[in-house]
Amino acid sequence: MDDQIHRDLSRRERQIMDILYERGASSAADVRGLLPAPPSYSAVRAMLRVLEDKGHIGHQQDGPRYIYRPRVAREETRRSALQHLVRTFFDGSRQAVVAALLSEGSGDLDEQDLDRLSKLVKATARIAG
Amino acid sequence: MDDQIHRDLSRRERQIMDILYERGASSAADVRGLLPAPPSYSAVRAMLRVLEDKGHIGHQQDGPRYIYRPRVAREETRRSALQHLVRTFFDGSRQAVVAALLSEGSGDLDEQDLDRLSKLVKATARIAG
DNA sequence: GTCATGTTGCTAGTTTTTTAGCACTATGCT
DNA sequence: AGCATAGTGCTAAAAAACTAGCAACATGAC
Repeated sequence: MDDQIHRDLSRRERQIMDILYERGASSAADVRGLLPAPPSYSAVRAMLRVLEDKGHIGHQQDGPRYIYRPRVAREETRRSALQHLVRTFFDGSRQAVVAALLSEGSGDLDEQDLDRLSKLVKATARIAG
Repeated sequence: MDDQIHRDLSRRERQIMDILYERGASSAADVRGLLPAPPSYSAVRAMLRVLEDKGHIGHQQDGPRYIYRPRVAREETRRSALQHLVRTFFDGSRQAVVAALLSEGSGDLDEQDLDRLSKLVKATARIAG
């Protein structure tokens, strides 16, 4: 129902969630190191506490420190993030997204990658057809 | 360099920018109608003014009212949005994104769409190869 | 054991965001 | 003209976000 977790986060909260989703799990110091224009260490910890209160993240103890990680599985969040992106920037066209992905500096996609993609499309076609 | 406009926006600002990017251009009333838990009309206008001050949007007069639109081209913003998504949720793998796009309820991709995609991949392969 | 280091918990403060309200102008209808 | 409606500009205030600092505790090196 109310997915779009991302949508209702404050600026810093969103930045932090992105870091946690990118890295999977991190200490407060890690997070701080990756934040743009990093605030004080205390500030970061305070924000992590808030995020935990809101239920967005959880922590586990690792020796003396806390390791934070998102409570909603990455697969779940990324689905809605992707949906949102498609709708906002690509008029809801998934094809257009694929086109953009292929076009933009496809330097790091070698022949094998493209072959795999091709197979993927074919496989989907079989199912759909 | 410092693209990532999105990253530094406040909660409401981001929501508004998303609306403007999705719809292309909108009046204050339109925007308000699409905001989650819409604030007062005045509030929306104030935020649009702030966004304009910051240079993120511009307006043109349409009869008695203002029509706002993003100042950075959609194509430009969506590129960085896509990059960010790929990095944050897909470990930088564009292939994984394509896979996700194809898999998730591919109901609205008919055979023709898939065929087009297939051609797209092949075309890219020719260039890369 | 002692000290330096790195961590958490908390509290208080500033700054930014977010909001509403009021005065004014333009438009269109009767 | 007179009135209702729908805009804008501006100001001030409430709410939320953001930040720093300090006390306390744990760990590891010496």
